[in-house]
Amino acid sequence: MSLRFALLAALLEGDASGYELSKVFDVSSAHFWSGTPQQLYRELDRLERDGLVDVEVVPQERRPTKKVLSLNEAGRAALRAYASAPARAQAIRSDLMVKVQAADVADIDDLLATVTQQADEFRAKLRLFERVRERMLDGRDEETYLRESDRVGPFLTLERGLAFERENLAWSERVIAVLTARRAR
Amino acid sequence: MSLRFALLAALLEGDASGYELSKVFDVSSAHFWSGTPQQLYRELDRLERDGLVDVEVVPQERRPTKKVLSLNEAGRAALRAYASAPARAQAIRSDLMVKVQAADVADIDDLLATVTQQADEFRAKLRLFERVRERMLDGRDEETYLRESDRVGPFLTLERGLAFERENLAWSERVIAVLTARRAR
DNA sequence: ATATTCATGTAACAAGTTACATGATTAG
DNA sequence: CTAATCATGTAACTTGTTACATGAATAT
Repeated sequence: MSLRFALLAALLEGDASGYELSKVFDVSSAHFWSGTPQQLYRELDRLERDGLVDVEVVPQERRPTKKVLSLNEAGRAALRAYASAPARAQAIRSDLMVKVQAADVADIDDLLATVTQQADEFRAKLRLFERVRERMLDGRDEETYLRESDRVGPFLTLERGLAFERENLAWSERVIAVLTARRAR
Repeated sequence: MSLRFALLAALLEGDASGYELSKVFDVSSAHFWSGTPQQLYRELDRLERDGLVDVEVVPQERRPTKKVLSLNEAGRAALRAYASAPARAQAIRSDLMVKVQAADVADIDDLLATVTQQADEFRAKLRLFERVRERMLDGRDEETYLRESDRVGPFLTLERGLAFERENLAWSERVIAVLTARRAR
């Protein structure tokens, strides 16, 4: 159910096509919710059907015609109601952690390769988020930004995303150190 | 697909009934994967059908009869293969973060109540994980434990769980501070 | 008395994934 | 010349959620 509101929340940042939204929600760049393009297109159809977004078909010169979505008053009201209602408990589901949980029966070299590769992804995501943060702050310091900006939501979630990737990276490096020491025994 | 291996990994810690596993995978106590009892029972049936676990029906005196599951050689081999294969990218999906992303259209008092309530849950989970950690270490320091224990997986994932809840809590408090300052304007 | 715990399950539904398709354009 | 990008979609499938049911035992 949250995908729908994640999409509406993304549209607060401005009108966007399904394709553009699919970039925002891509696993490799998402910082508060992710979904595949197929999931988005299905949900966007429903948002249109339910009258929560306005759709404008925009023909382009040397690109396929796109549908640009914008949040309308009904959508804004639905998002407001959702954001004001209690949150559900945070479900932890990490494929990498399941593998580490099973570290003691795994092939250590294979697992080390996996963790190393994931660490690279965490590093890339961290760098990406840091660049987005710089662009958001635009020279101002954090406190000035929070005082002056009319929107704090995207900044706050980005901070959480940054901390998450930093922890992922630090933990990966710890796992690598421990497994390497184990292998040596 | 990971639920299946999360269950097998949980069985590395010893035989367990579906009911006991449903406690381990409960959102409020899980630290690497979560699932509802209904999901587990369905998957446990499949694990049995696929011959990855042995099932012993244990009648009890003043309790309903239970099925105790144990990892067999086929299950151990399947888990080993899974743990040695590459991990899929970490998908971020947080209901709370979607709400904070939409903070600027939400009712601030309602959102503050939500974040405060979530902070309480993070605190409870943090305390729970800290107790589990103490029990695991059993007086030894971390390095001694990692050197002596025959299993490091559960300790490593617990460390990640602890860091995650610590970050959740710190971020919640930050969000509360920012939203409170906003409300005052 | 009432709620919670133990222990399992069925049924219906919603959400998420994977594979595939189209067809033009631009970057390496 | 091949791969990636733009832009959307269909179909089939797997996972995850919600609501409900059973029935005894114990805790408040």
